[in-house]
Amino acid sequence: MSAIDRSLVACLPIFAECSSEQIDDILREARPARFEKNANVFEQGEKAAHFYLLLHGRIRACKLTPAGEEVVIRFIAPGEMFGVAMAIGRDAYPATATAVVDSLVLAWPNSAWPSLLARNPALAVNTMRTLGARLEESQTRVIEMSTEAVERRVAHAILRLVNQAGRKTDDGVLIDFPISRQDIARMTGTTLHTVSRILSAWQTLGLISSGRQKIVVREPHKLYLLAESSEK
Amino acid sequence: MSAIDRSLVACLPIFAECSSEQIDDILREARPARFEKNANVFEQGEKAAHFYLLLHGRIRACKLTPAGEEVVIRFIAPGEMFGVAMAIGRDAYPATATAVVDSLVLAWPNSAWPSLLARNPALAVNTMRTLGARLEESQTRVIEMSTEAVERRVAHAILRLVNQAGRKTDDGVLIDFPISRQDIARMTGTTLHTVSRILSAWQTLGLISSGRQKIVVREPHKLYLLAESSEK
DNA sequence: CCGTCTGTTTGTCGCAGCGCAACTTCTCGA
DNA sequence: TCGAGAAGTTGCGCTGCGACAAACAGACGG
Repeated sequence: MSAIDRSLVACLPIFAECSSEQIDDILREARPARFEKNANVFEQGEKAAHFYLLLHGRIRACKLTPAGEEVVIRFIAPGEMFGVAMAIGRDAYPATATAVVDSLVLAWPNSAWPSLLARNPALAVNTMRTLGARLEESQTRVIEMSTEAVERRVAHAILRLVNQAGRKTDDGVLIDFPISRQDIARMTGTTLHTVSRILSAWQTLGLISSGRQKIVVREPHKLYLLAESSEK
Repeated sequence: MSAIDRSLVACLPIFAECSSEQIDDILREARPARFEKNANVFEQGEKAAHFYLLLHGRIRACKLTPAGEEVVIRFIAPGEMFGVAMAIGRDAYPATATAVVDSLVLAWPNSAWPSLLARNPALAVNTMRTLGARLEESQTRVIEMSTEAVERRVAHAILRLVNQAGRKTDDGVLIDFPISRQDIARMTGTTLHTVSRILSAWQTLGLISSGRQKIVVREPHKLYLLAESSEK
């Protein structure tokens, strides 16, 4: 692990309140691993052997329904922990994690978790916060799915992606990893047909411009209005 | 707090791995409080001052959307912690908690949380498990909302209620607290009209029998088949 | 014992969005 | 350079579910 990564990791929220020595102590037990685009870091149902921190790249967490449909739970950004089955008392991964671009992760063996926790009480506090944040996000999605129309849900999903992975360009804000209409459909509980229609309409209106696996939001503010206001 | 409550609390999962002395130590800082039917324990957005353990009764956790609609997040059973905003680093309650029957709770001041955690490392582990379980439940709901038709969602919701609050009677399994069609609609993201139609149909088929704020599941197995099988 | 209120039932109607299918376009590997 | 497959677009018909409306029943207070 390079010195650059080292100092980058030190300021992550998950390590807040940990001393420099503690962080070194924690990192010593981890090993880096590389996953190329479209490779799975782990699969749903697989026995959990490691937990992970994403250093570079982007990971998609997906769940398979009993009927065989896939639902996108979230996209993981650099700096986030994932695959923390151990922390929540599971012995299998509850979802499949797939690299959507070439990615670099740190992997800890599950067996390291209890001792890390014992030596770093702040880690427990920070992990609870992370879980709490994810719980809130998930509940927000339940509420959206319950009460909002498809077009709004798509708008919210895209704004969330912009917040998480937006990169300014001269045209607007680019979502900085390859994402298909199918992905957005699986995030919003609709079909790729409907997403395609909606995005086409927005493109005509000049709100966005999009291509194959690529979305640029030209007018984030207008999209926000669309997502929030009650008018049609 | 009575001796009966005392021994009841001692075997809760949230206190797993805590010694008897530790539990006494934890309980010493809590105070009991009573809430009568339809009273709010706390409201969404209110500054969080306490966290709670439900001893007896039933609490409904509800979220209000920006548009003013209510969504039922979950029903809290005796033995569950709730209002743990402090643990996840929030300073306001993210939902409204309402007693659906006369209820008895234990309340800790928020200020007690850090020291409790410091003195009882197992509490952190158990809290993470609880949060993890809620996260999975919430994600399951997202998946259901994304992929399943209304009738199935209602079936799942009722089966969940049966698991959580079912009481055997000679007619079948009674959901042991007053619950309206409106509540079920707010759990499944539909309207009370649709819920009413579905329950009426099930009643005709003999799957359930229901009345005002009351549901008895006569044929849990058949309802389960309805919820899981792919056929209509 | 009666009036009122809340929760429930039932019917009709319209439309959003899904399934299906055909077609186009882009990408990538051989 | 070309072919195959993946990703996206678009039209059409059908239906499930929400909106609105109206009546009904059980609970509760006076």
